[in-house]
Amino acid sequence: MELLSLDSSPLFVPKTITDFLAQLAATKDGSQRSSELDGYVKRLEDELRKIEVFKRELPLCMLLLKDAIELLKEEGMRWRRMEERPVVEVFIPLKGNSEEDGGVVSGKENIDKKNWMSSAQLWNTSINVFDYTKRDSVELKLGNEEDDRSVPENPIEVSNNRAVEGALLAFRGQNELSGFAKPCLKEVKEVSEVPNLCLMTPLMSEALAGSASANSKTSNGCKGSGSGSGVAGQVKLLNKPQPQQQQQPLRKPRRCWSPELHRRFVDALQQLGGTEVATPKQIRELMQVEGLTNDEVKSHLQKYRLHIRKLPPSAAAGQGNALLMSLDHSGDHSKANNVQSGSPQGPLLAGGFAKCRSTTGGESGNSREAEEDEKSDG
DNA sequence: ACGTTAATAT
DNA sequence: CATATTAACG
Repeated sequence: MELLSLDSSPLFVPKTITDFLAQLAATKDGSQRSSELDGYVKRLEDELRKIEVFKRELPLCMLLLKDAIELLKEEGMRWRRMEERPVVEVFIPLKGNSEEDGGVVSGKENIDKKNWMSSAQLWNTSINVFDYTKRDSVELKLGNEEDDRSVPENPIEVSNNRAVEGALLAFRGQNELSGFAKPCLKEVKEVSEVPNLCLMTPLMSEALAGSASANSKTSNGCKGSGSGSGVAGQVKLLNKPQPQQQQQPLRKPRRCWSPELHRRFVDALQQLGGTEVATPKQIRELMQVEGLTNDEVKSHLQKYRLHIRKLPPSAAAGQGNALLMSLDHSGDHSKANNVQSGSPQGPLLAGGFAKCRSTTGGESGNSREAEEDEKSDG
């Protein structure tokens, strides 16, 4: 009785579609029915909008919601058609018990109606959160086979997709790690065994920020650095909601050197005979990470060199002297010749340098594990 | 192409 | 401050 109407509007109790339809069927008043339906659809649409950002991670949710919305819409049409037997006037507003104006109905109700009438298309068209996807696809054409986007089961190839994939892992990966390589996805290993070099780009967070309704705290996967960024971001948003938009050229998402990626880098480095003799191009080719550019490697190498020159004492203590090696490289520029013969120091240093994971010195006393362990990275 | 440096962004 | 990217110079 009254209970029904009471519980439906003031405090919303989620119902299954079935229950809702049953309730709807029990509702005699046409206008009330339509408003209930309207409300329900609205909620669905709201939620759909909320998870739009995560549509890659929650494809099924998206599907279900869309499905439900469409179903309800059809149901609404059916009711309406049923109610207005005289089929002639198609545009009669459903609420028209009182019928303000026939033709030019102006008012929220009309708008509402239009709204739920066209809800389904709204989702497909009007949601433009993903301007980025365009960019993705543009950049993706480097190594793309089909589009992986539709296959969330196996989202993490190697690093084919510059942007999107890391989202799943974005939520756990923000710990400060000592030194150089702050891994984007620190605990990837635990999460999935797939060697995962995906770039956790700020795209995700940008998308989040862009979609207004986002919770804003998830932050990016690379380094949340929790405190500052979120606030700053919000402030920025408040100050200038719109101004920048597309600017000139959209910036390339910054490469995040995940532990895996860095490990490859180091491996390549050691195969090439050390930091000082390895050249960006060679490194990049050895790493076999598609999408990786010379410049990125170069930049990384630069930083790498700086760091190992800065704090060699600890690493050099054990064995020979990485310093010597790096210093006496004056004469011999034998580049891609041998790996082991000359100096294992480079690798050693390298190992120490990027002791991101594996809890430094846990099981593997060997700083350099398998050399030719170039795994199957397709 | 390679190594640096500086400017800039995150 | 640390990390990344980019442009520019040698």
